[in-house]
Amino acid sequence: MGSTRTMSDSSSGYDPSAIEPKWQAEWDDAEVFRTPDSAEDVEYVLAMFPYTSGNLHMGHVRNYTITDAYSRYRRMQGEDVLHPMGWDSFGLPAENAAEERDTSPEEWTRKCIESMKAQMSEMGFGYDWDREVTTCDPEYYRWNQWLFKRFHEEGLVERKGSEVNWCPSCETVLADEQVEGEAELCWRCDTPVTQRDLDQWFLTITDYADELVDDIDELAGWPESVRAMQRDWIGRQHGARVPFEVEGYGEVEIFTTRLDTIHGATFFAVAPDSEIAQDLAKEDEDVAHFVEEVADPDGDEPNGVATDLTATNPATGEEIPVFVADFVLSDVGTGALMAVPAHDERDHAFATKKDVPIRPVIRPEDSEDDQRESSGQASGDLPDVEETAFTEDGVVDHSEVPADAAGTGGSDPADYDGLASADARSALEDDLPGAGHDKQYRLRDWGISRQRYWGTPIPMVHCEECGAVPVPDEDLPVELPEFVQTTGNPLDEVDEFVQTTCPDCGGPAERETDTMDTFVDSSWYFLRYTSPDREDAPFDTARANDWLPVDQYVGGIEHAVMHLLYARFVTKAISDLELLDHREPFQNLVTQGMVQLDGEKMSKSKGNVVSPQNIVEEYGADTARLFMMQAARPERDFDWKDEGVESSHRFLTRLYDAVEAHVDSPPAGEAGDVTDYVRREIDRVTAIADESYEQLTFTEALRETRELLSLLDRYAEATEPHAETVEAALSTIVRLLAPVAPHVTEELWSELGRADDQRESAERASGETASGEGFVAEAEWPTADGDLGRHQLERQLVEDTREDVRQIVDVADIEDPSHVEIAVAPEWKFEAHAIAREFDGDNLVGEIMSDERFRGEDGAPDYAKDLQAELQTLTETLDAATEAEVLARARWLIAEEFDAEVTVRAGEDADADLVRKAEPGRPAINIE
RNA sequence: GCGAGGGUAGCCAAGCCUGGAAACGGCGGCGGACUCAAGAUCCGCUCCCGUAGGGGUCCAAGGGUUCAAAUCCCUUCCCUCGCACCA
Repeated sequence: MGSTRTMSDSSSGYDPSAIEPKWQAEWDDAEVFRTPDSAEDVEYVLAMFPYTSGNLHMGHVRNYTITDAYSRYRRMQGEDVLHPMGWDSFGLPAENAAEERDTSPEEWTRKCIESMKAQMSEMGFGYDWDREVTTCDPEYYRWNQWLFKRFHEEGLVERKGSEVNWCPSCETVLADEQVEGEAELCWRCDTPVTQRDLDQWFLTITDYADELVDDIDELAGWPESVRAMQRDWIGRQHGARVPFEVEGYGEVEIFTTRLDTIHGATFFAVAPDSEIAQDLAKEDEDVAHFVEEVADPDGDEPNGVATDLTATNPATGEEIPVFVADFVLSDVGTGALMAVPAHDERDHAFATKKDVPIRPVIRPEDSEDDQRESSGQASGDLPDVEETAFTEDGVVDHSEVPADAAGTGGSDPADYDGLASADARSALEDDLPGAGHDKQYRLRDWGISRQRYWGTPIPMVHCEECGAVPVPDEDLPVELPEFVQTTGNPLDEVDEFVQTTCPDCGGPAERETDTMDTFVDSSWYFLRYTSPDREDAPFDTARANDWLPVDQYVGGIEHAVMHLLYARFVTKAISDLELLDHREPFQNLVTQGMVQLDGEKMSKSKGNVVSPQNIVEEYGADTARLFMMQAARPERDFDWKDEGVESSHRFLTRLYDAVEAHVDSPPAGEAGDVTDYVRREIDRVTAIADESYEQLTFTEALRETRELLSLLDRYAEATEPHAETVEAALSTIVRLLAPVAPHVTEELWSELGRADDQRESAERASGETASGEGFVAEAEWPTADGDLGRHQLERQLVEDTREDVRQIVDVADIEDPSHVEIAVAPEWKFEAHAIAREFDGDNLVGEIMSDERFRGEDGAPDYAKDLQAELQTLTETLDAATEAEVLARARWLIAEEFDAEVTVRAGEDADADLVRKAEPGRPAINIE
């Protein structure tokens, strides 16, 4: 930050460093943010809890300001709000830090929590700290273990030996979700991931794959991008499973999504690590060479080798060659596939390379638009697949399937001719022997074993006699032993931990030394907040049923797949344990955008980090919060700008000074037109601000409070203001701003209260909420008189009229206007306008002129013709009397601006020549 | 390649769902008020033309629907993110 502190006017008494700690302590003492267990139907507002790195960065501050502002808003509306916070406190970085600093992960983590908690308090975030949840506490992680056991009982836990992702730097395995990009880098440390074969514990999330993908449709409160990412990740595909007879190997099943193309399947392929390929490699040198030397599953080119085998295409009865090919992956589908070069790009490339026949069996769908287009192929013909495959759905056409291929496969290929692809698929599924509908998923089971110390011990014991045996519930939690420095997994080094007895047979046994992926911790923490102290259950079912789902969840997009998918899965699994009625944890989700500097992500390595602590010291937490909420709506990225921060700070200073000045020496003016205008404006601002908070956008609300404060300046310039009106305006601004800038508004609220007390209560406008009663954090949210649409019409009329006056003065080059006369259109024009808006016949002029209300009016036929011409474009207007009132209230604005006398007349009272030009929404103007 | 989200005046950015104002707001720029002056604050202007509120052109490009399009539909181009030899 700059070294010159010119921001705060030295004459201002606004001193965040004094105000902010004071109110933080007051809130604390008064337990403003506590949510009693007895609260019903709470509004659950939640930010993703932080990993305990020791420092809040700007991303955190933004995230937590959003939920804090929203929950404060809800609280002011009288809702019971649950806004808890906790610590995602297990994980490898704590072990690394412990190593570097010669301490233990536990000690390090506790320090981090302490420091982050202090930083959160400094920011003024209002959390119910009675509900704090810390995942590295045995009181928390025992429930990870307990849930693991319940899942185990339900068959949701498996121990599988498998090839797993291994990060050599973190010395642990990673879930598929934690390996990023084509380069396969560790999500934490960007080290290239290698493969290892290990026995691992898995949660069978795939059991819920269908429900997880189907329920995405119901998550209407989630961003489309996150929903799409989850769908992609689960990657469900509908298709068919079909057995092919392979000589010597019996039936080998393939999976295909394009069963309609089966008559064009001209070869068969198996993965290099398939049983068949491994088997053949023993005999066949070519195959062995390919499998050992050539096969490159990561390469771009499809490679393969012919075998001596053939497979029988069950649709045509043909014998087709079998290849071992590296583009066939053993963990996708069944690890074997039928290849249709005519209708699949990759199969086409391979067939061309290996000189396998390419036979089209699908033609483009007949459609009038298509007739001559689509690369010159007339519809009704099979596509030219010499150069490239035709991969779209179309219509089955078996005219090129050799006649002699038919017969052995059962039905006649011609039977399917003319069917649309989708229909052919279901028909073939029914007809082909052994075939059936099948689904495939990209989603794999969730490997949760980590060979690290700082995590939840997996509550299993390995007994030579009994195998893997769960630790009995009464022995939970299995607590972590003291940390030892070592390479590899520290738990393996602690004999007292490892050596145990088998719960089943009592014989010697060894504890499982793997700990759980930390995503297990965060997959249910939002449930624990409902009853963090329960010692007999992970959470209180009745309360969780009442309080869940989370109404508004806010966090980073980086959790779009992992955390959010795991949490959804665990919620469903817990629901099936009958511990919870809900099956989805988060109703509305906002993924907040990044805080950037010059369009770049802030990062330590780039050295472009703006530290929240510095900003708080320099400007105060309120300024930082206000700037962030004002700069952009939550889901968008935005640039950190010093100018913007300063501008926010100046605004708070001005507001502070305005309130102080008002309280010290209230103005003594009487109410009048100007006052009426200001009063109306208070309602308008309130209506707009409320909408903005409701939509969680904030920006409009904050802008309106700025404008209202400016208006008070103009008010004071125009006339001696009416004290209560000024106070109402200030009270409104303070309350509308309170969710975002809670400290300064708290201070000002109590100042306004002081002013209120000085006055006789009888003087107070009736129905007005008294300022300064209690905390602004608990004050009543302002409500607007009149609906938003009406307010906007009024504001529009004033803006348009002022604009017109300016234009006339400018265009007509009027030197020094002395008198501005404004004439509202006469009553009858408003009536005619209203008729026209409703009118749906042909002859509006006739309709109007036959109405005797208009017959005698000056200019009625012309106006009727005008209306007829604009018939379609007429929008709602105010009525004549309201228009006159609104303009009368706004008169002073024009008078101030041009230093001229301004009169506003109803149409009936104004000069006839002038009034002729007036229309509803557009008064006539004469300037002299 | 597939999927999602975008492209709005010098810059940032609202509006688009629910069609009807040259298009909110901020920054920057210009002019004015206040001031000894600077800063802060306030007012106005900031696509082009215009001596009474007018006219022209405009929301990536092109087409379409409509009385009317930044807004709805189609095509193309560009950007960002996610997935990707997935059968």
